[in-house]
Amino acid sequence: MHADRRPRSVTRADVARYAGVSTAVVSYVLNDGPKAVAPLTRERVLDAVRVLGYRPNAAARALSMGSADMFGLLVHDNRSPFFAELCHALDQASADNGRSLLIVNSDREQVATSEQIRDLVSRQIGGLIIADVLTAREQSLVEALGIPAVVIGQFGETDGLHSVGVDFAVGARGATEHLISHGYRDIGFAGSAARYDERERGWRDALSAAGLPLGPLVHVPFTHQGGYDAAMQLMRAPRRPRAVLAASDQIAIGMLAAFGQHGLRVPDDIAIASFDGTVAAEFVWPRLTTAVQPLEQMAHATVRILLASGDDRRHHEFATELRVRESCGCTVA
Amino acid sequence: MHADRRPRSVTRADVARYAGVSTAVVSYVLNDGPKAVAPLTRERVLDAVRVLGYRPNAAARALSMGSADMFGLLVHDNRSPFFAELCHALDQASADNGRSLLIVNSDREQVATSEQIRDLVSRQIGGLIIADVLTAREQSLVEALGIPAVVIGQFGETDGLHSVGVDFAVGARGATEHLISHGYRDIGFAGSAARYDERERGWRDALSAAGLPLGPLVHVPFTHQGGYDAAMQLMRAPRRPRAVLAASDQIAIGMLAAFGQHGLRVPDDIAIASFDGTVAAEFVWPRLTTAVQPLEQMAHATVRILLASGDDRRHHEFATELRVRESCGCTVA
DNA sequence: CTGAAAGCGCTTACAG
DNA sequence: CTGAAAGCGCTTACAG
Repeated sequence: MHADRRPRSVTRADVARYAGVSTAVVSYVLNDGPKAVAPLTRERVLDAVRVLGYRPNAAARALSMGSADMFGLLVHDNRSPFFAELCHALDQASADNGRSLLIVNSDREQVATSEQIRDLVSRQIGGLIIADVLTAREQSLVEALGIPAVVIGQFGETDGLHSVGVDFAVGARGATEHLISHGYRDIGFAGSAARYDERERGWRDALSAAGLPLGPLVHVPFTHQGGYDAAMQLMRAPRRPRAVLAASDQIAIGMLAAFGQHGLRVPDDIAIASFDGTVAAEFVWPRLTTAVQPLEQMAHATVRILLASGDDRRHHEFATELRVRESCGCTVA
Repeated sequence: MHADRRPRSVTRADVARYAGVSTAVVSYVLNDGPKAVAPLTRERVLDAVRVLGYRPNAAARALSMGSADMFGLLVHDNRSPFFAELCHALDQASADNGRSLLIVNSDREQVATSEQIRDLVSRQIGGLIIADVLTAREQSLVEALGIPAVVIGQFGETDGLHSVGVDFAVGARGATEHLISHGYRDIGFAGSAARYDERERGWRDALSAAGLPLGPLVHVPFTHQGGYDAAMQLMRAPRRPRAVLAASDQIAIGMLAAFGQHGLRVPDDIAIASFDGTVAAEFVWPRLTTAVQPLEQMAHATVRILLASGDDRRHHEFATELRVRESCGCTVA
């Protein structure tokens, strides 16, 4: 029955024989170079490829070229909605350029991220995409490996590496200003404890520019549970803010769950604005007003950088766009 | 500055030279075979590997062995929460076995899925994981390619291929019975229009076993928007059901948004139970009562099958576990 | 227990 | 414009 599975596949030699040319010529036409090929010869080769159903062996190609047509993607956790959408956008952008994505989650215990990076490199990836925060050691490892790399979705510049991201401070400031425009005077912030979160800065800037006092500040992980905990802290606080800026949709959604559970109405009792613009933000009630990150553009920029691997530019910054819905208190058609 | 990027990496020949052995011996110790190596020689080799920081070139290995240490994962859309969690579990399970995951989304226009499968195979993947519904043509392509493959997360058996999944009918029936136990008599179903959805059958079975009439049935895509639309249809129907079984958490969450927007209270006006057990189901309000799929176990089974690639067993079925929360009307601590 | 050598399927200088 | 041949870095039968 299953006698001869995995039929020996057709190789470039088969194609050459069928077309009556050398194997080199087959390469020349398939790669459009480095040598020119006579139009008729070219046709013969293409025909042979079609007839035989030939597909180049990517491993052989990678060995020969010293680089595979794959990008490695290091992400902390592909399940969190924003990163899931980012992975999707990167997959599309990579595929548009004939590359595949080798995705690795770095949220494992027992396995050092630097080991994962080395592993990716040993697989001859043509570029590394980092959707994660690296330690200084890990970052210098990447630099030492000399592989094209770009950090995506993190804060500002990552010296030594290319980076693609959004202007967090401006985006957060805009969202906060929108909350202020609703007349809220007491506006809190729920975000990560990262030493330096530009969203937090944007929130601060907006408040001080408006002459408002800083609302309550709570630091939690970037998860649904984090958002839930943040809401609990805000509800227990002596003075509950009238509005909150959440550093991510996921945090906002966790907050929504906690507020709902405790009978607090959004936006009537407490308004929310958030960051990211994930799909889930649209399918909660009230729907989230959120600063949307232009994922497609960011993904394409990332791939472009990897393919060019020039050394000129470093940080590629995009603007967020505030998507106004009901959680802030607006009424939307 | 960046004079000599991408330093020529150390090869097996360097290790052999340093250890004073042949390159074959280096392979023997690194692969634990196929030949035995004297303990002392072995130590010398391991030492050389350590000192030189040697990593085998995966492309060379793949070319030589005819198979790379990678699995291909074909998923319809890695963003949808259930599949995002599935990808994560598969990544972990693969990594536990030294494999990487090449993830490909099949939801692209302009690109045929069969092309994506061929591409994956040309990259010498050691196995194909299919988290998607294939057409008959695509399926026979996979069989013809003779590559170990397993279909995960779909309905029942996929003849000709290994498959791993959950008992959808029993899970849906259990969830429906739970709704019935709340005293609801009019119970609808929101699921996909797939010719044959065993969840729909489970729902039917539970109702007829209880002597209840079939509640309203609505067919929508497996998305948040689909759930939203389903809820709209149910609300517009002449007779609104007292409860609904949603075929996925995502559908349930979309419904929750629609009900919230239209002032319907869950579970007081309409109760909900769903399917999957994703994290998001826990961070909505009310929290979703849902039939949980054992993702970790399913992922490990999948990888085990791929590694064994035996021809004996076909469909590997797991049981769901009903997670009771508030959306059905229960009161939870 | 160890090694010399062929082979995996590509790419690309080098000749013609 | 085309081809013969070396080389990429592994694995593994085959000798010893």
